[in-house]
Amino acid sequence: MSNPPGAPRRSAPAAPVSRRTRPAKAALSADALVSAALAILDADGLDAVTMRRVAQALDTGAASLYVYVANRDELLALVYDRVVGEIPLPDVGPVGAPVPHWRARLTTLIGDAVTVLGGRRGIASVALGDVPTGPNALALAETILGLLSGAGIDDLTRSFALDLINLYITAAATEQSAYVAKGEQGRTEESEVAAMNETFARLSATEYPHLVAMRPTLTEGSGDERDAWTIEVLLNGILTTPPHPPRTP
Amino acid sequence: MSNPPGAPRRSAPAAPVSRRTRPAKAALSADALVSAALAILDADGLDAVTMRRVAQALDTGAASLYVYVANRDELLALVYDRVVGEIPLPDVGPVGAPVPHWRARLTTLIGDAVTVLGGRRGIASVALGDVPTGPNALALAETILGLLSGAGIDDLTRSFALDLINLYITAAATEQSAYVAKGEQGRTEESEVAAMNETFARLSATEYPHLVAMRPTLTEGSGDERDAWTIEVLLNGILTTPPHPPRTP
DNA sequence: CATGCGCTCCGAACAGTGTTCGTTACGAAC
DNA sequence: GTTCGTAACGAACACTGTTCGGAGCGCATG
Repeated sequence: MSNPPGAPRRSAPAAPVSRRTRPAKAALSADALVSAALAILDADGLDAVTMRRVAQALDTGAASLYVYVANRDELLALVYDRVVGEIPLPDVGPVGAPVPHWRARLTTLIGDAVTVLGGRRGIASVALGDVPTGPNALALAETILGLLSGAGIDDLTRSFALDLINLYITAAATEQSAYVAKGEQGRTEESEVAAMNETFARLSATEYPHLVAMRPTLTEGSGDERDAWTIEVLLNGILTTPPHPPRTP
Repeated sequence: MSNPPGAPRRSAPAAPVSRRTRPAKAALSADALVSAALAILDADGLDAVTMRRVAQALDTGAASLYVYVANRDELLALVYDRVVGEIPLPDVGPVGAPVPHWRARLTTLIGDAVTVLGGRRGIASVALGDVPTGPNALALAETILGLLSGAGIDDLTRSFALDLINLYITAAATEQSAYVAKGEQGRTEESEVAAMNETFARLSATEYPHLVAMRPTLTEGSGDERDAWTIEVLLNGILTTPPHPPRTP
């Protein structure tokens, strides 16, 4: 009983002893959990990131994970922040200084954020509920604020704009990764578009005249074109809309 | 044991006739499932809408639901469309005709949509993945297109704008209902704001200068003010942004 | 009238899920 | 050499969505 050779388990550098006879294994840590979870996320999507599966990847039991993480949501929040850390951030100069090309840089940043978060199979959806406060998410917010300061808009507008940009990034990434997930289930983008076209073809022209008339247009334009236009819309809108639109002080 | 007076269930244990001794019970139907699910949604949130719980509310077994609905996702899609049906739609005139006050009406419509969907404890999140094609969702899209046609913008822009508005409605409603859910768990809005303030208070001013400097501003403005500003931003942006921004044809 | 067919109904079971309990074993302090 | 905090889990709990197969009803056909 003291030294069965098969199935080495955790933490027993000294080989002879006892139940944990793992020979050499990285110690568990929150970071290790996040890495394991991220690998599973990339391989099989958000739903596959279960406590048991993460534990299995680390060659341990699910109960062990709760030493490093309060629950699954907390683990996912950590994974989210790790992914946010992969978004390339431009460096913005010191606080008061003018920021050259702030608009082009902000446009790129928003696009990159959507691409990075949208590529990771549903992780963006964990940020829709609660405002993320991980270090990387904060750094992203800081950078957005820095770029916005280059536009010379007031603080309140910047605060509102930050929220709006975050909302857009999260929502667009969520939508995009849902698309990707469907694609991996065999449905290609063309078949998806075709199915949508069929749905609209069946519509009564008297009940939905606009939708029917616009059927060809509704599927026009690539996803990238739509995204680029949307970001332009947000920035143009932000630049031309003062807070408190009804009453002017 | 053969005939306890209380709690008549389906499938009489000992009543004279056969197994189904339902005395007087509305026949099952997809609509009945949706109503039951909606009641549970309002009472206990999206996670509480389980097949067993819906079945229990209808005094039947979970397996019976699958006669009317392919799976839980389909049921939730039906619930979603029912809720969308509660959004008051302005009536837009005939197709070619000018639409008076289109902007004010569109503003109201978007706000109403967010309010209705956001009030329903997480149901908005089911629409983030797939484009909803229920009759009420189509009617909403049709109305939005009708109002947008009042602005005299081209078809492609209208198509992009429809997507953007839908994205905003869904994301904003999801976020709002997440807030509401937290509120019901004892956390008030003030305590939430206070917690956020504390988080920001702890931040290093050298690492996050903008965030620290803007701390008072970040929690300023009511939710309604922010929402109203955001809708203005979207409309202003839509009106001033042509498709294909880089190259001009 | 009898027979059979199709449909609804639903108990039981399957393969999972997140999380908790209680026990075990280890490394370090005393 | 003994104690002790804590990491590590095996097992269990209370659930989940979904499937299977049998049971029973009503209706059209023979």
